[in-house]
Amino acid sequence: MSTSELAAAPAPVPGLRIGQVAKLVGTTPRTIRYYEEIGLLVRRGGTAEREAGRHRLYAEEDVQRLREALRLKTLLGVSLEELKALLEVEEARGALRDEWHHGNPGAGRRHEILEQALGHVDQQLELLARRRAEIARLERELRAKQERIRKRLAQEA
Amino acid sequence: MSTSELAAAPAPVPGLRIGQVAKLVGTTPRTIRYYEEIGLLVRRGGTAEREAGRHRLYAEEDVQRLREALRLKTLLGVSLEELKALLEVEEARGALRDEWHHGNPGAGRRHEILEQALGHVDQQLELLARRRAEIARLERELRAKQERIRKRLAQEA
DNA sequence: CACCAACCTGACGTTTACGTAAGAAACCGG
DNA sequence: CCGGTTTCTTACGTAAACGTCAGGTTGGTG
Repeated sequence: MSTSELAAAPAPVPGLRIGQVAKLVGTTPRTIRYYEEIGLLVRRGGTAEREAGRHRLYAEEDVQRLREALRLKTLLGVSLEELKALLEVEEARGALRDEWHHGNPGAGRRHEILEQALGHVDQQLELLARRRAEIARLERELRAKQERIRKRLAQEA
Repeated sequence: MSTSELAAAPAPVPGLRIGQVAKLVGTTPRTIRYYEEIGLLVRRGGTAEREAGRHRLYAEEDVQRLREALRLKTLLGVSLEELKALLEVEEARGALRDEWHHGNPGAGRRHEILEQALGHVDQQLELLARRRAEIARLERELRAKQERIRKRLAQEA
């Protein structure tokens, strides 16, 4: 199952090394290794699972995942542990997709996993919405403050 | 200048102690003391500056300031050091107001400080706006994801 | 093939943001 | 004045999230 992909993508050469990835996403190699260490990122090493000692290799897809992760982290202000939980949902979706494309999905199970994924996404959206509302409120307050200062300045001149 | 306030507020009895304040804002006494320790909060102790050993006393105003601070911290995801910088702007505004109400503002200086305060508020607003935009974008992406899952589910039935 | 930068694997160090514990002093109700 | 709670100061402890250093390996280049 590794020699033929039956009319899929032409294997986009996973040529990025950890230093490059770090620069691309604006972090450090150490951080990436750390994330891998705590199980936040899946161990990568090219197509296969990498044998100890070899350089880690990443595909564009991996870079994108990492970017997403970092964004979630800073935007939601969650700990790496919580972030891990959030990402595991994504992983589940990924696993599902694999199961999906690779043949027999298992009718009932398919529905179940979809429902679950939907629930988690909903949950994430709720979190985001709440945070956005709080930010908006704070923004309004700041704008009011800004207005007051402006009026004072106008009265000055 | 302490016995008469010339027709000001009737001194709203600053009766809150640290434990009460902590509960009100949803944190712990230790945290409040720590914030004070690193110079993030001004030392309070009633009307005067408190002599060592006495219990700290806070007014409603202080509680409000602390709430603001905590909100800024979690919403902007800044470090306490950065938060301190943000709050020092507020302090400057407070100092200005004191100068203002207590008599001779100093015409030119007034303008200068106002301009500066305005600049800082603008800066904070920019920060918030940027963050809100990022959150909005992430939210859109998640919503798209949600849609995709929903469609899959619909195709199922 | 020789080289040198980039990477690897431990392992220990560091910073931030508090938690926790101890002994003493302050506050409040009776 | 007295006892029980709350707070004070000081100091050490800690979890999270990496930074940094050492000694060895890998991998692309001339």
